[in-house]
Amino acid sequence: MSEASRPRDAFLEELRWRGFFQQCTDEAGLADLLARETVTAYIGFDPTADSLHVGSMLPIMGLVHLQRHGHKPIAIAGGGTAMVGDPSGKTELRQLLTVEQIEANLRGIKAQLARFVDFGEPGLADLPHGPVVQAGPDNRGILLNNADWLADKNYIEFLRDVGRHFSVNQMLARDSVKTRLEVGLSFIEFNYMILQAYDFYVLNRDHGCRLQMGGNDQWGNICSGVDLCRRLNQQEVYGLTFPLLATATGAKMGKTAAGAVWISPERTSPYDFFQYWVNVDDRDVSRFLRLYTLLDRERIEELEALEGADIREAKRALARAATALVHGPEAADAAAKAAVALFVGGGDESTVPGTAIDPGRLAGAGLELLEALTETGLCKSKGEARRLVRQGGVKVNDAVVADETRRLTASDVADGRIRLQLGKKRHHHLVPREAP
RNA sequence: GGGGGGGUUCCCGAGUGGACAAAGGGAACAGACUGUAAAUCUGUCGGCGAACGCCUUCGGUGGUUCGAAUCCACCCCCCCCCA
Repeated sequence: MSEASRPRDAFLEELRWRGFFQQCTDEAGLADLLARETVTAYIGFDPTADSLHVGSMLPIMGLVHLQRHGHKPIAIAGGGTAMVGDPSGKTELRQLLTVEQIEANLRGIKAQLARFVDFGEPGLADLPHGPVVQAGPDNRGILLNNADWLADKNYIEFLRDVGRHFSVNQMLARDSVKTRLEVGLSFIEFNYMILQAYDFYVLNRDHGCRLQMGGNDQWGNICSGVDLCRRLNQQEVYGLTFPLLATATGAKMGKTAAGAVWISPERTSPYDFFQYWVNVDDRDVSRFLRLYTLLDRERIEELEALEGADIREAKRALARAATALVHGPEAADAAAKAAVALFVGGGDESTVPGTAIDPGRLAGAGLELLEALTETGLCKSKGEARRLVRQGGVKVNDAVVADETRRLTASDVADGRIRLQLGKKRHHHLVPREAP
């Protein structure tokens, strides 16, 4: 990319106005570097599950912006470091994963990352739409597993080559360690920052990586890596962190009562994903528009100007854009339509989450409603389902159910489905279908 | 290795022989109010059951007792101090 088309710190500027910028090891130095050349930067992702969730979307978007500005992203799936467990931001010892779990998780995560970043490998992504960024030949992304260079490391050798550059005094002073000192920190976790620093060193050495980004809880680990690169490679490298997000009510980003909001459509349906964004707190809309969509600044500011009930329009735009990023524009449209159908009335409800049931169970006396509610996972137990009914929180085909012994029969089926509603906004369809 | 303090229901945290499915708070859920928001108010918040009730739970395993989250023994785990 030519000098002219790369304003001095367009990337940093975008991170700043969008709210990605928390702190940087050397802002001026990094800005100069970004202006001079195509910079290779990396972010690590923990394969703690087979899918990423909304919480990981922030760093992912960091890579997206990086690549959009012509720089080269590296995503590390931490197959090696996951063996150890990062103590940062955790209050207690993390459960160690087995090698098999980690490998299975890596496969899922890699495919998801490829939805966002162009790794130049067409077969990689499992998404219907392409990566949201199109890269040129010099800034295609790289996807690596740090197990490749960590797994076979010899302990003694590692201690001598890498360990001697670490000061325990300094490690103890890191916030990530300090906060854990009171509740306990195992030696294996204590080592995590060394491994992460080593990642940075390897990436710098082998891929010319000059920047590591991550959540602010990674600051200590990132600084360790910057130091290590300086010592071992005599290279000036940089670190930049994103803020740790909480919602306006103080909850962790991307968590709902039902658990995390996942990127995988199997774990969180596109409809539920869309609803997550529609239901965010008013106070979060502006930040989220900036962080989780690629809408341009002008459009976002327009949406931010909305007040009162009109904020819902901004939420819909947010939901539409975020869902389109993760599940593709078609899925986003379908989810939006389903939402209109359910909350406004009329229209296409086909993407409302549903469960197939054997039509035979609706014959005769039919199926107990309470049972249907637990079987579909809408309620954890029949007790909970019963409670809901007693409180007037259950509707079948838009009619409040007063009778907790209510049974569902074939006569409840309309348009090929029985429509269940819990509370004001949880919708689910029961679809009679022969089991295969 | 020695001494001290702990492990309670989703989380925090009371409870030290029966009235305990276990105070209180938070989270969560439902209802009212609203804008599929927030705040507020009300209710619910282990499982089964229409209900009387029954069953499972207080780190683990045994024991004492008519009866144990509460007492005893051993074990596991965590924190602090000393070595």
